[in-house]
Amino acid sequence: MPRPRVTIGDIARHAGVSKATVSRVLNNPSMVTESKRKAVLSVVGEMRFEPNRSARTLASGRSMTVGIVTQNIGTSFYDDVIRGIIRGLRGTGYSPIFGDGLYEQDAELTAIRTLIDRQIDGLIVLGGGVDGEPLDAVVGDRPVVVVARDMGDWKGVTLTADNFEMARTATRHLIELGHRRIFHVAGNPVHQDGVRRAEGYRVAMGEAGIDIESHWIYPGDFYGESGLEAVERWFGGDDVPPTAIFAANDLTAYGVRLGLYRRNLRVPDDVSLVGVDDKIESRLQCPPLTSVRQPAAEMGSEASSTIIQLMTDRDVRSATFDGRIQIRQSTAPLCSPSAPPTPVDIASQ
Amino acid sequence: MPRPRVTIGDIARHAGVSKATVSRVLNNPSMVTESKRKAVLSVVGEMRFEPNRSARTLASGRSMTVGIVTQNIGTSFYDDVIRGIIRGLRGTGYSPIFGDGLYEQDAELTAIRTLIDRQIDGLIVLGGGVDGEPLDAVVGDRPVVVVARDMGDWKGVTLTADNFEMARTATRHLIELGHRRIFHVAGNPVHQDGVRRAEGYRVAMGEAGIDIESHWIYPGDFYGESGLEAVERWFGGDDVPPTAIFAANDLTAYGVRLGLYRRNLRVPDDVSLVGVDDKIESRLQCPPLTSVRQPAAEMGSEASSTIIQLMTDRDVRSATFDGRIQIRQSTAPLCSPSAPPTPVDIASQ
DNA sequence: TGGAAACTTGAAACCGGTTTCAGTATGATG
DNA sequence: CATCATACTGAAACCGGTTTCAAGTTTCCA
Repeated sequence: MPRPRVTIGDIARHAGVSKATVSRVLNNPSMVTESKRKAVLSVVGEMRFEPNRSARTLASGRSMTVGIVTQNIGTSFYDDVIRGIIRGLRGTGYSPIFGDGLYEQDAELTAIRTLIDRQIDGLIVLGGGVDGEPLDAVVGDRPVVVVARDMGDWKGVTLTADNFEMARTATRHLIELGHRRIFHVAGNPVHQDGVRRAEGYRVAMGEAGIDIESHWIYPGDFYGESGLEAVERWFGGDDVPPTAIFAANDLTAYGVRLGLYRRNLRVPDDVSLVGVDDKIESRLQCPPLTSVRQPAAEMGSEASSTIIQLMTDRDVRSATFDGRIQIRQSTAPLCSPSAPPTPVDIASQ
Repeated sequence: MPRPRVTIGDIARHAGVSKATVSRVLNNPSMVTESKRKAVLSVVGEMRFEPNRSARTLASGRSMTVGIVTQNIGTSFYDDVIRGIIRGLRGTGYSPIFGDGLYEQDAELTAIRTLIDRQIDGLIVLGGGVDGEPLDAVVGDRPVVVVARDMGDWKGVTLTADNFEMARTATRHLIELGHRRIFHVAGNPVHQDGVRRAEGYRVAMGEAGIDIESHWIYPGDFYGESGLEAVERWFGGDDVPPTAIFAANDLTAYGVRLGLYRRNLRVPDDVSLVGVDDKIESRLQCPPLTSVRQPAAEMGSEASSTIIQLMTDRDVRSATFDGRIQIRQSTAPLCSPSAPPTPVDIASQ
């Protein structure tokens, strides 16, 4: 029982017009007389006609599809961006396909190839680790937007959060609370994001006139374990430990929190803690984590309108987005050891 | 500068054979003489020929694509399943496309329609909330596998974790530690998963001869907030509170943990806590959360082989997978109130 | 050695749409 | 009323592959 697909020919016959006219009704309704248009539409409805996408793509050269590739689906940040993209694409005629990108070294390139093979009209690259050159090589002259990844001096269009500024904001928040011994668990140095955040931290500290010693920055990798390790390093030796820690992302902050917990150190009483990402789990941490949130949904919807502009040959420029700090109970004013812990932390600014 | 696509005709001409032969070399190499095959392949390589997928799909009726739809990408569980699917699909000639499924009430159905519109040969539904009937209606006679969602008495193929058994395991673990006042924050009653887990809890309690009072089960929704609410309810009134809590999933458990933290209750000293899912964040909680993990990757690779079997007309039966409990530091033997708190966990106030 | 069976191969039809092109009808203009 | 621009419309070409069909070769066996 092969599906008795309804084709454009069937519609044409039943409506008493030619295939061409049916096609026009579907694509350029204004070119067709009202009476014929109505007739065709009613037959389309009756017979539940759904045009074959492959035939359409083959004939027109456009697939009305944009590919989205992300190395690591599965973080709330990407989720929010994706949601934004989907929203932005709605009603435009384009629909999204997602690439798999999550398995090996050149995962993303493979994923991108798969998408291109699927005749996508445009590509949105979400985060990930592809460099500009191989990306260009694979993508050719198709429109591309890279989101949430700092591509250095790549010439394409990118939409990024201002990692430098977000880190500066986070660090400043701690400084304003009176902290000076603020340490940083850095992200993966392979990611520009991580590098930029470390820079933001450095600059904020410099602006406050605080000298950073080299061991104040622990080289992490964006995973929870590096937070744990940093705590061991900082609190396990003879050095004076920090009174506040800025972690390169929330997952790392969780690791830090666990390390402190294991050493019976209280947050924020003994140590204040800030992350970046504002994952959903962050507001459920003990205590709820102060974190800098990237405007994910906004970046997503911007990404979709940008890619559409590129696909329709308009030219577009890259943009940067600001993060907003969500102050919760993991940060508190530096108080002398004798002072009583702050109550529920109506944290200062 | 329109892309000068290389077509099968170009290859045929350069290799001195017909289009048909080129097509055969690409699809049924064994039908072609070695010499011609080599000639064709070398031209294919030289000219970097990549067959147009739409043309292929249109002509053959098969897209070699399987659609995967998931309501909520962005949880580690689904991530692992997806990874399993991708691995399983590798080398089979099929490649995955992901549906968007994450925005509104009928998000999934919309996503599924989009995928079908993209001519997928088979569909994997991951979790989500679609009922059997509308699913059948949309999908028609295409092969479908539903993963990680209990579909009641739906007649299609499903691969599910044994929610009942997982809940029973979790509850038993607490019972074996000596707990009797074990309360349960249930999941969304709309999801069979939640219902089954509550059943597993009830049965385990019954088997241990423990009578459950109705307020021991708090009607939650799988989100963190319901964990917080449950704690308020149980510890805020005059009733005797639980000594152990089984949360329907990890996120809920985080909520419970936060509620306990706010009331200065220690985990596991005052209350033991178990979740289900074993999210990545769980091993970074304070203290690391005991949780039942579903064999996500395994379910994923099983899903891919199942869908392939369905697409090649073999018939397959539904299967169930067992969870494994990951015991961490959020559960401990019930000890009399006078006993000293366990050392590792001088819980952060 | 003759003939059937098994391989190879290319021409042409086909998949289901879009788009070009030419023809007809209509309305406006002179 | 003749002329011409404009609006619709259908036939047919086309997008780039796959697949059928029949013809030409080989191979195999009696």
